[in-house]
Amino acid sequence: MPQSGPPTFVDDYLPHLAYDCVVFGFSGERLKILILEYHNTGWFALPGGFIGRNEDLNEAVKKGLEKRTGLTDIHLEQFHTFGSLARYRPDTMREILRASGHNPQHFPGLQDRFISVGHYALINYHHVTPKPDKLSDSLEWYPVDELPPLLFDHEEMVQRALVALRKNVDAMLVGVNMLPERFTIKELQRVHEAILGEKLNRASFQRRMLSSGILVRHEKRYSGGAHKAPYVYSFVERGDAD
Amino acid sequence: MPQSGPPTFVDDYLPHLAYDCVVFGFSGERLKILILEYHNTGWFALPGGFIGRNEDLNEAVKKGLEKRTGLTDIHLEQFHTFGSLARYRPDTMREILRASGHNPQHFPGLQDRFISVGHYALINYHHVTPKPDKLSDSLEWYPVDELPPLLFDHEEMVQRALVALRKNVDAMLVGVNMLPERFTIKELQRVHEAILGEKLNRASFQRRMLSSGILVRHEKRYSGGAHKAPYVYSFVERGDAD
DNA sequence: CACTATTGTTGCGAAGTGCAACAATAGTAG
DNA sequence: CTACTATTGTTGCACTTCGCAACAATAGTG
Repeated sequence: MPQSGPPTFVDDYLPHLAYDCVVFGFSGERLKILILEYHNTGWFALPGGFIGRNEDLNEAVKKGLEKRTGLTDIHLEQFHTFGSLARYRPDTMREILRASGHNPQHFPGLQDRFISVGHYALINYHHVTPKPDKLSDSLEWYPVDELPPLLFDHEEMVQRALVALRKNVDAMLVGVNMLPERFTIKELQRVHEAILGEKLNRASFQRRMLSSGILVRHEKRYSGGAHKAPYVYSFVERGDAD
Repeated sequence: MPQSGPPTFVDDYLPHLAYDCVVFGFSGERLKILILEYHNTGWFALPGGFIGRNEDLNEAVKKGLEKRTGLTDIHLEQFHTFGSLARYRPDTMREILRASGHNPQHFPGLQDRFISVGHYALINYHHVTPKPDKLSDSLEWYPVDELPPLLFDHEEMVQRALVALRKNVDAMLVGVNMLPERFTIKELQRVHEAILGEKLNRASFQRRMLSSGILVRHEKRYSGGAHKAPYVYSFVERGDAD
């Protein structure tokens, strides 16, 4: 007989199924990722969560991210589903619960094997106030090339997310979610370079962006520097073209 | 109390989780997909299956496909995980079971909501003997542009699989799994055209393939036609280069 | 041996890219 | 106001790739 009591994981969520998120932000200098640290363990992992029994997968991920970042309308993309048995680390999960002052036995289902749907998100680094959840101490930005060791297969997740993002970098308007409304070509180039991990040619990038038709040129921006002022641009939107 | 009896779905498989496969083959003329038809229903769907409680996701999909096609070493690729609540069609599932002479009540868990990991596979059309499973009448090839109406969200799956395949067409050696060991450039071009759904320029395609370094030229093939005989090629492999 | 169909190859213009250079500022120091 | 510097907008040039068209090289056939 099931025990009656407060709702448990098993009551609310689909068993064996989780999502994890690689949240990308651009600091103006570097590409960064949101990493959480579990209470009293020194263990780091990607933010993730579970899917409600009556919830779309998409919605679950979106909701989870909104809770953690305070942002709505996040650009989300699935990149891979991780289903290896080797991911299964019940001891680690129990230790995380214990370190937060919980009794693992009160969380049936949480120590089972999980299959996780990996997503990546692009967000505006400066608009976020990361909020840790109950199990975690902190949720903080780390440069993609200076990540702490991550639990489970989360390092592989980051690598795969990066590959997927790089593949899509020119298919999608990368800057839309990582830059302010108005930006200079140089700022856009910095974003592309941070994602691709390589320097791009200035003249070629400028030509490509200007001839792509995705940008609208606006007024100049006087930065106060002793040099020519760059134009600022925005991405074309409905009715914004031409 | 759980009833003791023969092992059920719930005992053996992860609940709420499935995979579906878009199996591509090239007939020499057209790109085709394996579609199964359920007993006595006139309903068509993609072949799919479930993941054992102690089985890698990858392994499960591979094993399922091997059973159905008789092939081993199938090139498999994940393209999307479908997690919408709208996929949930318990009545349809019950009807499929009933039409096969089963009592739906004997299959607890099968009528629940499912999240499905979509894969596509490239296989050699001529090497396959499709084998239907217990629930299905037939497993047959259909041209991608002449599919019957499919159950659930399987038509969306096909479309997404096609998009994913097209994206990868030149990143991966598409012909490896869809052509015999040795083939002509023309045959390779036909495969690419079938996948992309458009004619390609003969001279350009030839140049691109020859300069790509992925092909090894072998002897000529005398087809008996009144014209110049084409060379046959194979893909470069370890120790096969140069 | 002429004739036809198909394949291998090449020439040419169009388009895109990296690299280098030039032109046009915007501020600063004198 | 002028010289000077740093940065941005733009252009010229070589190189590559691609579509298109044409030519060269067969392999059969009548």
